[in-house]
Amino acid sequence: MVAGSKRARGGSGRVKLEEVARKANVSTATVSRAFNEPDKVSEEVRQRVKDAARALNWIPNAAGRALASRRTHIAGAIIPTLDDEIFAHQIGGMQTVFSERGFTLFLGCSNYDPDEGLRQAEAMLARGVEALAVVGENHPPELFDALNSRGIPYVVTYSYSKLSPHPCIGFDNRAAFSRMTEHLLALGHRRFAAIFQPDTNNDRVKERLRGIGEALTAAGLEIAAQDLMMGPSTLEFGASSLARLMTQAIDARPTAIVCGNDNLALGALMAARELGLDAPGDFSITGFDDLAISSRLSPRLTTMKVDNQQIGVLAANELLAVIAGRQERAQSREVVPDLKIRESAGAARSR
Amino acid sequence: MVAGSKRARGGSGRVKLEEVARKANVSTATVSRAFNEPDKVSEEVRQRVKDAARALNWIPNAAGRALASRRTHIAGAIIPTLDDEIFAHQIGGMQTVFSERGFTLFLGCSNYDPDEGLRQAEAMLARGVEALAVVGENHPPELFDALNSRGIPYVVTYSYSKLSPHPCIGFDNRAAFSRMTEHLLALGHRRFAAIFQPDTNNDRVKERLRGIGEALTAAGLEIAAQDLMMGPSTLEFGASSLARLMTQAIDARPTAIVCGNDNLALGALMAARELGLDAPGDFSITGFDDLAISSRLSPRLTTMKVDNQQIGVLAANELLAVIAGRQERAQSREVVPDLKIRESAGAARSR
DNA sequence: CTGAAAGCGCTTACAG
DNA sequence: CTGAAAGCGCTTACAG
Repeated sequence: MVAGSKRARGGSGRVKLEEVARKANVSTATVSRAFNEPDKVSEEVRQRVKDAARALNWIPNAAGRALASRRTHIAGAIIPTLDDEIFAHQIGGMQTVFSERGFTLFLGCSNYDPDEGLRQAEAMLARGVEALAVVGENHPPELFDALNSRGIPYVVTYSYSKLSPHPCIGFDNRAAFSRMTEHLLALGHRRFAAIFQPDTNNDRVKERLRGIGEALTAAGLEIAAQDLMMGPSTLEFGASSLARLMTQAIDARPTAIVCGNDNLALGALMAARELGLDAPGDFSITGFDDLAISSRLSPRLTTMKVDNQQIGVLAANELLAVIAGRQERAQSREVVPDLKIRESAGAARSR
Repeated sequence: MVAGSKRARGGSGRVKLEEVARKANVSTATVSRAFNEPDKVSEEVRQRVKDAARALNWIPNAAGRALASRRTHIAGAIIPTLDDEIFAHQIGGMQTVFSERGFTLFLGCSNYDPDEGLRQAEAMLARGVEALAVVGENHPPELFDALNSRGIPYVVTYSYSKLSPHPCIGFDNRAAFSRMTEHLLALGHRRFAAIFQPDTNNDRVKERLRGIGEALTAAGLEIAAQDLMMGPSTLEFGASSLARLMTQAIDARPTAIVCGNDNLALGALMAARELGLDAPGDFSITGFDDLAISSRLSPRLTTMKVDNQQIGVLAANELLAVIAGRQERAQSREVVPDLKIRESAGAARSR
C-alpha cells in the first residue's frame, strides 16, 4: 500500500472499470473495448471481461465515459407544459424512440416562458445533450445561437413552415385553420367568431389566427372585434365566450365559431345546451385536437386530428440520424392534420 | 509549443475553464471557486472571473464537473405512460421544482413493462442520477436493490401505504375505493358492479379492487363474476361494459357501478344515454380522477380528485431534502383524495 | 488482438 | 484568499 503518498480523494465508492480489468486479468483498454467495440476483442477475452463485470455488478460511470469520449447519449426536449396532452404525447413518442437507441431523455417545461425555456436549454447543454427538440419557434435567439455554435442538432416541433430557418417536425398551423375556415365558408357561413387560447409567446396560436384571417379575407370577410374571444384554454372560458357571443341580436350574431382547440369548443357546446341552443341548428362550431370525447359527445365535434406521438417519433428519428452522422442536418417533416367532418358544423341557416 | 510531444486528443472544441482562468489571470481552482464557493474568493477576483467567463461564453462541462465532484445535479423519474394526464401532471410538478433547484430531470416511460422500467432506471443510474422517483411499487426487486446499494434516495409515487417498505408519496388506493364503495352502500345499494382498467403489473389497480372488495365484504356483499368488467381504459370499453351489464334482467342487474377512473365512467354514461337509461335514475355510477369535464357533463359525475401535480412537487421536495443532507431518508407523505359527491350516484331505488 | 499511458474538463485537499 | 497539482473514471491514439 502506498496510501498516504497520494492525496485523499474519496472516490464514489462504486465499482469501477479498473476493478473489472483486474478481475478479468486484462488492461482497462480491453474492458472498454469489450463493451464498446466488441469486434476488436477476442471471443474468449470478451467473455472473461463480461463475466467479471457481471460478477462485480459494474455499471460504467457515464461522467467518466462522457469526458473521455465526448459522447453522453443524452437528448433533451423542451415543451411549454405537460398539462396539455398534446405535448405529453409528443414526449411519450420521443422518449420511447430515444430509449430504444440507448439515449436517455432530459425533459424541461418552460410554462410558456421563453426565458425559462432558455435557462433549461442551457442547463441541458451544460450536461452535454447531443440533440434537442423544442416546441415551436418562439424562443430567444440565444437559444438557437447556442445550439448552432456548438453544432448540436435540433428540431422545432408541432409547427411547420417551409419558410422556417429551422428544421420543423409538425404541421402548418396556419394552413390547418385556413382549411377549417374554408370548410365553414363552403357551408355558407358569412359571420364568423373565434374562441381562442392566448397567443402570447405562442407562434402556433398566432399562425392559427392568421390562417382564419386569410381564409376570411379571401372571401371578403373578417371577424369583428367583439367576436374574437381570447382567454384561458378551459371549458369555462369556452362556455362563457359562447354565452357572450349569443347575447348579440339573433340576426347579427355569428353563425360559425372557430375554436382554437377542442376543449374550448366542448365548453362552448355545454354552455349552448344550457341556453337551449344547439349545434348545428343554431350555430356551427369547430375544434382542434380531436380529443377522445369529442367524437362521442352529442353533437359530435367537427375538428382536426394531429398524430402527436408520431411527431415525437419523427423528431427523435431525425435527431438520431444526425447524431449517427447519417445526415448533416435534421430534415423538416410535415405531418398533415386530418379534418374530421362531423355534426357540430353544418350548413348556414338562410335568413 | 510542445505540440507533437503529446498525444492528439481532439477535445470538445468548447471553451473550457482553463481558458477562463488564463483570461482572468487566475488559477483554475479560483475559477471553480468563483462559481461554486463564491465566498471563498475576493470580490474583485470573483468579478474578474465572471467577466472572463461571460466574455468567452463559457458553459461548464458537466461531465468534468460530475467526475471531479461526484455530483451530477440530475434526478430521474420513471412513469408508466405520459398518455395518462395523471402521470403527466406529476411529472410537470416535479420538473418545475427540480428545475428551480438547479436539477435537470431525466424522464423514462415504462409503458407498464416492469423490465423496461428497470432498464431505464439502470440507464439513469449509470448517468449518475442523484435521486429517482418511480410510480408505484410494482417493480423488479433489482430496481430497489440497485437504488439501495448505491444509497440513491428514491420515492414511490401515486400509491401510499403505511406498510410499504418504501417512502411513498401518494394516496391509499385501497382506502379511497373503500370509501367510495361505502358512499354507495350508504345510499342503499346492494348489487354492485365494477368497470376497471387492467390490473396487470399495476399494484394501484389491484389495491382499488381490494378496497371495493373489503367494503362490500364488511356489508356481507360481493361483486358477482359477471359484474366485474376489466379492459382498456377507454370510453369505448366503459360504454360496452355498461351495455353488457344492462342486458341482465332488470331486477337482477347491478344498481351501483364503481369505475376505475372517470374515463370509463364517462364512457358508460354515454352508452347509457343511447340506451335510454340514465343515472342516478336507473343506476348509480362513480369514477376516479375528476377530469375537468366530469363535473360539467350531465349527470355530473361522483368521483374523487387527487392533486397529482402536488404529488410531483412533494416527491421532488422530499428527494431534494435527502440530497441536501437535511434528512436521512425520504419521508412518506399521504395525499388524501377528495370525494366529490355529485349527481351520478344517488339513492338506490326500492324494488 | 492487447496494453501502457495520456488525456477528457473539472474539483478539492493541501500548502502557503 | 489563492495556486499547483492530483485525482475523478473512463476512452483511445499509439505501439507492439
